[in-house]
Amino acid sequence: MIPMPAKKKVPTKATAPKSVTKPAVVKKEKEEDGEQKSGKTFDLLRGFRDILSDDQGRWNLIRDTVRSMAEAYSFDRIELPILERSELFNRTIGKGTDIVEKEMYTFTDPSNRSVSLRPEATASAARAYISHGMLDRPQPVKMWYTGPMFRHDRPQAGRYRQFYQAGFESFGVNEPIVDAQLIVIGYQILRELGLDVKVQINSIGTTECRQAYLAELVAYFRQHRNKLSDEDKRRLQKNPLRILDSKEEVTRELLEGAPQILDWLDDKSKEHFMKVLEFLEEVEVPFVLNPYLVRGLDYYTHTVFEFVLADDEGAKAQVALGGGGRYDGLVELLGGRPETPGCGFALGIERISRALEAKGINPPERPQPQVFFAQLGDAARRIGLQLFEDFRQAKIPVAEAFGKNALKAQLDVANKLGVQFTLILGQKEVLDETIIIRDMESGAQEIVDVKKVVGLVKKKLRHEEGVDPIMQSPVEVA
RNA sequence: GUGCCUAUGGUGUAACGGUUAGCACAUGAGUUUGUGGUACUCGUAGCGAGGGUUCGACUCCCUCUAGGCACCCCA
Repeated sequence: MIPMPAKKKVPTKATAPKSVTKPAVVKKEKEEDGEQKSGKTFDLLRGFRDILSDDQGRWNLIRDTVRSMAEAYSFDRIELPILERSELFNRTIGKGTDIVEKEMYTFTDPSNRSVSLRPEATASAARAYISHGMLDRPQPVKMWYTGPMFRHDRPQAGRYRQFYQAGFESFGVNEPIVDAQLIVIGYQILRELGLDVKVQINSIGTTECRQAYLAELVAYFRQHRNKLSDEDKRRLQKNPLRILDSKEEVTRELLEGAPQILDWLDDKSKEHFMKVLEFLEEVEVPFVLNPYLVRGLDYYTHTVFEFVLADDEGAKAQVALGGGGRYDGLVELLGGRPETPGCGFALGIERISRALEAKGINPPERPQPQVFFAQLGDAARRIGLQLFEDFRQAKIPVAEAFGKNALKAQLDVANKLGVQFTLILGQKEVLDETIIIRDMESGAQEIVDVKKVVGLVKKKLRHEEGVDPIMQSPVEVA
């Protein structure tokens, strides 16, 4: 960088002709362009945010846990595109759902095609299953993914327009044990993270028995139509299943006398569901049968479930940390082989991170350096640059403060960082090919051969810690 | 998408229809030459944006934007 002169006042040209109208015109044009005025900072789009290092420790923890669980259960990683044809989501999630109707980022791309930012990834996973002929692989085909999803919803705590999910999908097998295993995986991920969760579970059967049930449910509420709120009347019209999780007092009372979906399941569905529950009991996953649990996507069949914080259970506004279910019609709906079963779930990373934060779980983003490098003069900097590389290869993180020149200021930073050792390299040391190792706690210094410093520091660190903390591999990002 | 609440330097905050908008933390430079934790000095940096009411607005009103909460919905 070329050093810039300190702020200088630009001499005002007294003779400069005053132009009153011109700047105003320029400004106007800019505004019409929809650009932010120069000099103004850019605001984030509503519901979008930067995830800073404060959160990265938790995010890493979550991603690492997800990844190791995925590997332990032999799920294969899949990267799915963020943009898909709109039709993919319209067909699967359902045209009448809020997600498709008002929350999707849908636009026409330059080739005049309607595309959408994915609001979730299950549909994409099913699409991938079909388009790569995965039905010719041994079933089930198990995959997992993580990445951003987009929904134009009104932002709220734990709810953003760009949010991250980690999901697991299993295609090709309709055994209840598949459902159970997925639930176990989700449950164990959350548990391993230190969260006390319960599984809310229900079965909504096949499309056929659900239709029969819905007719009955609507008929029941029709009798009490005058007691219902406008909102619930609307639901009765549009999506009667949703009336089950109405928060309206009257409706909740009415629900007690309402027909229950479990009574309308056909024998096979019932048996499937009972087996899932039995498996869960067997592995001691705490679950609550919630006959009012329905989920917002049309493709679900049979088992549906959500992971809810246990201490949230009584709370009115309990947020699910994740949820999922079986979707036996999904592959067929997308033109794949008829009757291909599938089951999966997704976890909301922000919500989990929030829950961890509430519990005071906040691991550091990366191991804090125990060594600081202080430099004096250009010659020292040149050698220092190489030294950093030597330490890096020895897997010892080293901090610095290149913005400071005074040794005093550098030691100040070292102190604030809480490092154990500071390496001091000045002009004198450069000439002697030595370097000073300063023990920050005792203040003791020794002058050592610069060529041996890496080994010496390594030894010292080992000695201090007993175990070797620096050999830990850096935290992997999923 | 609906309703309610909120908005002051990077962070947390104070005040007032008229003051150089105060404080703390953080940050930068320094308290003589190459040695940290304390102390001191000085500096950088703010009324979310745009309109109105008013002699005068950070303060009152409106709109927008953003955040929070509830609803809707959902991860």
